[in-house]
This record gives sequence, C-alpha cells and structure tokens, in this order.
Amino acid sequence: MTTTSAQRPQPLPAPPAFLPSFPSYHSGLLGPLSSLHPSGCAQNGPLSGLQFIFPRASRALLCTPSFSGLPPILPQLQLPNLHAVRVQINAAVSRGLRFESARWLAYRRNYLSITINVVFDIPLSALPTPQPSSSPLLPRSRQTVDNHNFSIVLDLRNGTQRVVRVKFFAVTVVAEDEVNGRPVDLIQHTSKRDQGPRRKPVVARIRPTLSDGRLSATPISHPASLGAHRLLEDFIPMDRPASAGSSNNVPTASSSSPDYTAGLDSEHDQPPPSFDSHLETAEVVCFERIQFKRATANNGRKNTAQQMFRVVAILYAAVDETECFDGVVSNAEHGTNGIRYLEVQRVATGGIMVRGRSPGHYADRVGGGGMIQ
DNA sequence: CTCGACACAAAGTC
DNA sequence: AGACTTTGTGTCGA
Repeated sequence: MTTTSAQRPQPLPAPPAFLPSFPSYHSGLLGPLSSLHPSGCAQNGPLSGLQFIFPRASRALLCTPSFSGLPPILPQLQLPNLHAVRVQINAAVSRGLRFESARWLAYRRNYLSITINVVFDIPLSALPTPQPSSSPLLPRSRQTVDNHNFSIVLDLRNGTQRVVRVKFFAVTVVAEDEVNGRPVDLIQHTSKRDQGPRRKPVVARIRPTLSDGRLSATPISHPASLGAHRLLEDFIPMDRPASAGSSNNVPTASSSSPDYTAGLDSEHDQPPPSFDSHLETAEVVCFERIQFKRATANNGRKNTAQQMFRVVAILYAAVDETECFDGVVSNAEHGTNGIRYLEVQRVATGGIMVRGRSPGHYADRVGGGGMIQ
C-alpha cells in the first residue's frame, strides 16, 4: 500500500511558542546572565527542564532539554601553577526531541543533533605566560586553551599523586538508562542512512574556550555558526591518520571502505571505542544523525514503570598512556597511539522517553501519547 | 511485542 | 524550475 500525503503525518510540530521569562543555565557553575552570543544566538533556559536557543535569521526556534552536571570527582584539572580549573560543558540536543505532556520525547528512528562546547573558568590573572595574546581582538570568552598547558592530578595506587600533562581535550556523547545508569547504545548514520555504515559517536577533539570568571558569557552556539566541527560524515577509522585535505563536507564513508564500517552491525561484538582522528579541533562539536539504538520500555503503559533514557555529554583529557600505568582511573577510554582519555566531567539531560514505532501508531491513542494496552 | 529494512513523500538544497 | 538530497515515517518480515 502506498503512502499518500493525506496519510502522512506532519513532521515535528513547532516547538512551544512561549518563551521563558527569565534566564537560567546549563549547570550549577553559572551565575545570572542573559547573554547574546557573538553568533547571534541568545540563549535562555531551563524552564521546567526546557532550554531554548534562538538561532540567527529565520531558523525555527530550537528547543532542548537542559544538561546538568555533577561536580567532578577526579581527576582534578589544573594549570601548571597549580591553579584549579573549573569546567563547564555546554551541551544541547539541537534537533530531534519534542516536549510533550511535560516530558521529553524522541523517536528511535529520528535523528538527534547534539552540540557541545566547553568553557574553562580561569581568572586571566592566573594564566601563566604566554597570555592568550594571539587573539587580542576576540572577546575573552572566545580565547582558547591553545597557548596553555593543563595538567591532571592523578591518584596513584600507592596513595600518592602524579601530575600528568594534558595533550588535548575531547568530547563524546553517550546515553544511559536514567534510573540505573546502564549504557544505552547511540548510533550515528551517514547521509546514506540505511545504505551507509552506522557506528557509535566518535570521541572528538575539542578546543575549550577560556572565561575570566564569566562562564555564562560563552553559551552553546548553534552548530551552523562558528565553524562548528560537524560530525556528519565522520567515519574515519581509528588508526588511519587524518589526511591534510580531509574535509567534513566530503563524505568519507563509502561501501569501498568496509574496514571501518562494521561499527554496530555485529550484534555479537561490543563496538570498540571510536576516536576522532581529525587533527583539526573546533570550539564547537556537533554530533549529527544520532539515533537511540532502542526504545524505552513501557511507553505510556498504565500501571508499569516508564523507562527513561538520558543523553550524556562527556569531556575527556587526553594524556600519555604511559603516565597512567599505576593510576587509579575509573572512567577512561583507551585511544590509539598511546593516548588515554580520562574523564574530566559529564553533564546529562533528564529523562527522555524514546518511542520505537512511528508517530502514527501513537497518534490515535488517548492523550495522543500513551499506548493503552 | 521489538527492531531492521525497504519504501514513499515532503521539505530543503543545488 | 527541475533535479537531487535529506529526513520523517508507514509498513512489513524476522
């Protein structure tokens, strides 16, 4: 049976037309400020878990759940002069979620876009030389970490500590069960969707920006702005060096490169961690074409526990693996070329209900959202 | 029931 | 304006 336009439900409804009347923030680190980003994106939220981004020009109003973080436990990030660094991860689900019946709702087969940037809160007076003078015309909030060395204080098994130099920073996005924290697979498609490979979101290098005690001055920007590193076609294999001419605009995945397209195709193998091998780093990383691999259980069923997932953005500090051999490291990933990724901080959304079937399946149910079984 | 695959069609882009 | 691309989702079989 063919699908007619009359049968085909409308795409995602317009996000809520109301706006929060007061500003609030991504994490507890932030102070009060309503800001206008250089990109032209003002940002407010959350209001009852809502966060709004107002993109430049005529793009539709975006709507994202707010991400919140727990205080980092270990390791501690610091400057060479031992000045501690506060970290803020700004993350947004800039596409793919609806807010319906007072909860966030996703469809397993619809794409999510997740945008991340990272701000280090450091008094500029605490920065050792060289000061970030390479960009004197940029606002302070746009200055990056490039000219500075950061270190991680690593606890060792013998009870002492070691200061380990950070080679670079990286972020990734994962999902988990809201209640028990068990991992929930995310998959990333290429533009070929079903015809192309699928795999876990990569661990992508990122260049944090610096804030002089004004973390909220650098909100997340829309991925279309600021030259965000858009991980659209980012299917470069872990061990293949990035070519100098590689471009994110050129699809790199194809059926002729099967060696790195296995990804999640095998249900029997746990997919290995994937690491973005781009030498280029960006201040904003956007993971696009992300899907939940499975739906939540008991969607809308009465008298059953509604399972919820959450999206988690993680910041890693990449260090030399040889310096971690006797370290007490709980959350870390092994990279390639002797790199170890130590988790610095993570932020997560609240619960998201993920529907596994088409919207039409739910449309004629009571309340438009509940499966009554 | 769930999930992957195939398919159609609307909207966006070139 | 038309072709092509992208993506939401209807449907079906395993």
